[in-house]
Amino acid sequence: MPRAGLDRAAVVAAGAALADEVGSTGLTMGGLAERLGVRSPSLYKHVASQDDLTRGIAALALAEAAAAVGTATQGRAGRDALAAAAHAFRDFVLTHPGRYAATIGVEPAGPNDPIAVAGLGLLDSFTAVLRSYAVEPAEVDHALRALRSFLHGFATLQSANAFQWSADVDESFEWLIALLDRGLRSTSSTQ
Amino acid sequence: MPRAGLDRAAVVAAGAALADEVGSTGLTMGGLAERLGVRSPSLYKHVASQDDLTRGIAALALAEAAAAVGTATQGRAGRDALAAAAHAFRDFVLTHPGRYAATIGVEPAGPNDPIAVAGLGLLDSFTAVLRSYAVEPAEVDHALRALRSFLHGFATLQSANAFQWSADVDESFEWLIALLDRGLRSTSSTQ
DNA sequence: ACGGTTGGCTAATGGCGTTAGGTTAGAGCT
DNA sequence: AGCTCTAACCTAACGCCATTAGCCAACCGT
Repeated sequence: MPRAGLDRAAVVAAGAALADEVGSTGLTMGGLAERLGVRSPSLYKHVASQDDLTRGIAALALAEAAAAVGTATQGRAGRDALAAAAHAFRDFVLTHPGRYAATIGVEPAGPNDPIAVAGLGLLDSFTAVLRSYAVEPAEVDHALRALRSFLHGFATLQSANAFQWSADVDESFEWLIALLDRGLRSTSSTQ
Repeated sequence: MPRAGLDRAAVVAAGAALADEVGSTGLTMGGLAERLGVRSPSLYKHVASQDDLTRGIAALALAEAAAAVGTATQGRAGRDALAAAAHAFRDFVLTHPGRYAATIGVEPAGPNDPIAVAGLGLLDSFTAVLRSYAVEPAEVDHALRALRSFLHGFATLQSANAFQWSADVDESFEWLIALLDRGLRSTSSTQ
């Protein structure tokens, strides 16, 4: 009988793909094993536990999101960069909902945890967007959190079908980007 | 042997309280039964399934959030109302994380589903905030979604400890409110 | 007092994550 | 080519969880 020849990266990648299909809560060790042509206990040679698998998926998703946002904003500045980043992030969440869902609720175990470094990478991608706005250094952290909250909130809610009412969702997203752009352009103007 | 004397409301309320303690994913029928001094199969006399329990918790949480936001904004207008609503919402999510987590991922089964009506109630509370801003009627839906995205995103991320870096989180929240206030005050000013 | 409803129970099923322990494929060396 | 040893895979089994079936006792109205 030939071997499947798996390693941790392959298992995590397949888990991420499966999570995107069946949802992060629907991801099961048995289902993933079947998908890989293997019995579920075999997965434990590559992954310590289901939680460990989820952490791997989360790190992968954060790195992918950071890359998507990073490349989307290259060569752009100001509102262009903001819009590109916002769209890249939302598209990533909508096309990879299971992956992204794995990132919420995981806590990095330390500064060297792949989750922590991938998270910082995503942060860097957003920081690059802010660089072309004249945000006070003392306010960069606040702006970063605002940006992250906006995008995370919108993408998550849309992905969960929480916007079921009349208006066009894409239009709302553009409106939200305009709101952010206005707000970032005039920081520290209100007490 | 005396009876526990439960009903659906008591089970749902206890489930919400337990979810706040152990997290929405840590909520188990066995754990809830033990908490109520009952065996797990007994819960099925009051609740159809764990999913049904979660839906009940979600409806409760949405109604409570709507009430919290609604009462916080009474007698206030403009930025005062916005800040009060934002704080009330975030406080609710932070003090009742399990409850609130139950609301994401549930889809109302129809227009009469308690989840749907509670969701509309929360929406109404936010709409009241917007009333004191001069938002174009055509843009109210967009503003509503932006507000909801902001608050959901920030509260969820803070609740998940996603803001671990230096700056003070409360300060960031104030900054975010200021950003929203500015943005809402000057709608349709940018193309 | 009594009869039905209703809320609790025990027992059992099936699916899940996970562990223990055995077996063999296949890489690497001689 | 043959030998060896690592590690990738397996089966068997445990415990936890949600859920169902079916029984019994407590309360409510008459």
